Amino acid sequence: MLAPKTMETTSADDGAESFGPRQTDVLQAALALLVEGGDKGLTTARLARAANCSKESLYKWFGDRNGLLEAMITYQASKVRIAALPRVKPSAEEFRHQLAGFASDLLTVLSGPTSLALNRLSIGEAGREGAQLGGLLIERGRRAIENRAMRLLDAGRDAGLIAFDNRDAAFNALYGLIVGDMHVRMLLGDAVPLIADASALDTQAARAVDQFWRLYGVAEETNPNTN
Amino acid sequence: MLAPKTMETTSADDGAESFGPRQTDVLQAALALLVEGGDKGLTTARLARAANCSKESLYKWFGDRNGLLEAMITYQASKVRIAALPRVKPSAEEFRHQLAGFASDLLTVLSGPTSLALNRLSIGEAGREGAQLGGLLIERGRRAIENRAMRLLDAGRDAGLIAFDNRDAAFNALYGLIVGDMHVRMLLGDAVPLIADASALDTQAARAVDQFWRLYGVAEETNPNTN
DNA sequence: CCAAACAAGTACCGTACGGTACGGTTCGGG
DNA sequence: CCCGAACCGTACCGTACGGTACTTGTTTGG
Repeated sequence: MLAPKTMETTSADDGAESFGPRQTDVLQAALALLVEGGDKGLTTARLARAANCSKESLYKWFGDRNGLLEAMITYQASKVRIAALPRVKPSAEEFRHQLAGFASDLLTVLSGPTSLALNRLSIGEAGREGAQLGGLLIERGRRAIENRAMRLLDAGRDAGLIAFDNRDAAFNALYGLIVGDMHVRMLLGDAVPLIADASALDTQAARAVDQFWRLYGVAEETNPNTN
Repeated sequence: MLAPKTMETTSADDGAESFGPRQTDVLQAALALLVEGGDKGLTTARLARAANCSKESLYKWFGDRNGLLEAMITYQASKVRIAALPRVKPSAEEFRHQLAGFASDLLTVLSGPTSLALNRLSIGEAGREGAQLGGLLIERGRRAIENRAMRLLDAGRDAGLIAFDNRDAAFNALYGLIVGDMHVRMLLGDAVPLIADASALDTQAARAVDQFWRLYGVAEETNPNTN
């Protein structure tokens, strides 16, 4: 620490912080090591060997092991950018389809090995003093999901398809119905059957969307819910 | 490893495995260290100093660092045993009250510092080969929650208050509506406002129960849901 | 009253990690 | 052709951890 700090590849405030191709390869190798062996599997020596680079270069590029971990989170988050909404005023079927797509994407992302590994890393490091990885993961990963969901909810309300007073509560219900406790179970290493194959995953997504629709949908036979 | 293995305090299969008072104190100190400093804060030397015992005794009692961690999980799980159901055929209000109590208890337990620390520990160790802590935590911790919820659901159905085809799906919805993504956020170190004080927690619990009731409740004006 | 078990405290050992330093090599620009 | 920058590979250093051994009380049962 307290190195000369060229501050060009490790600047944390730069949103569009893009790594060179060499650093990208190194980050990819680091993610592979992390997925395979967890936190303790990712050592600087192993990474240098796996990525065919020197430890000195690692410290020059990322400054610190923590800087490397932060770069991994940022890099991975930049790789799974979620697509924006296609339209602004969807029909009921379109909207339900968008909800189902969101649910399916969410489950797919959360169950991905890289996402699980990074979440395990950040969670394992949380609870201490340093502990900025968790905040970074929330900011870079969860933020995108929340934004997409919020835009989705707004679009549905603007189209008169759903109704809610508390948008955060609606998001919480949508997220909870989709994910349940499967995320934590997967983080703990449990093999969740609903995530194993794509068909079960889509079934779970469809049921969650159906339940959310019953809670917040504005239909003709039921009263407009205001929760 | 491969010590003489007296196998009386570290036997993993014994469900009623109870530690002596000395071991209990040690486990309490270990939990305190874990809560304070996370995984890396709990070292054998520090624990020995904090608990006024010798490292040798630690290894004699728990065999191994992993054995100590397993004992901590088992001990903590035995301390937060959840109360059983008071009745078998509740009225509607009683049942809703029981649901609210379950929701409140669930949020209280999950947001507890010891629970968070143990979950962080198990999650951080998951993804490797050894990795039996996650399974142990699921078995000792989540199992109890799931059992209570399942008995609750069965009681509600037997009383004609709720209806469901897929009990696992109903549990997933109940759990998801109550917890949402707050557990993972707390595990990541985020300060979740809905958990900060008891009133916000109860509000969240009440809304979740309300939503669950709208999904699965058998009321007079709405159709009996069969999802 | 004594011996055997038990446990605290400390010292110790091997290892593995984060981080640094250095020599050799490649490569692009002048 | 040369120079300097970047970088690989490796060796090295200090530290901190898990686990073991040993010494000194202290309890306890016969």
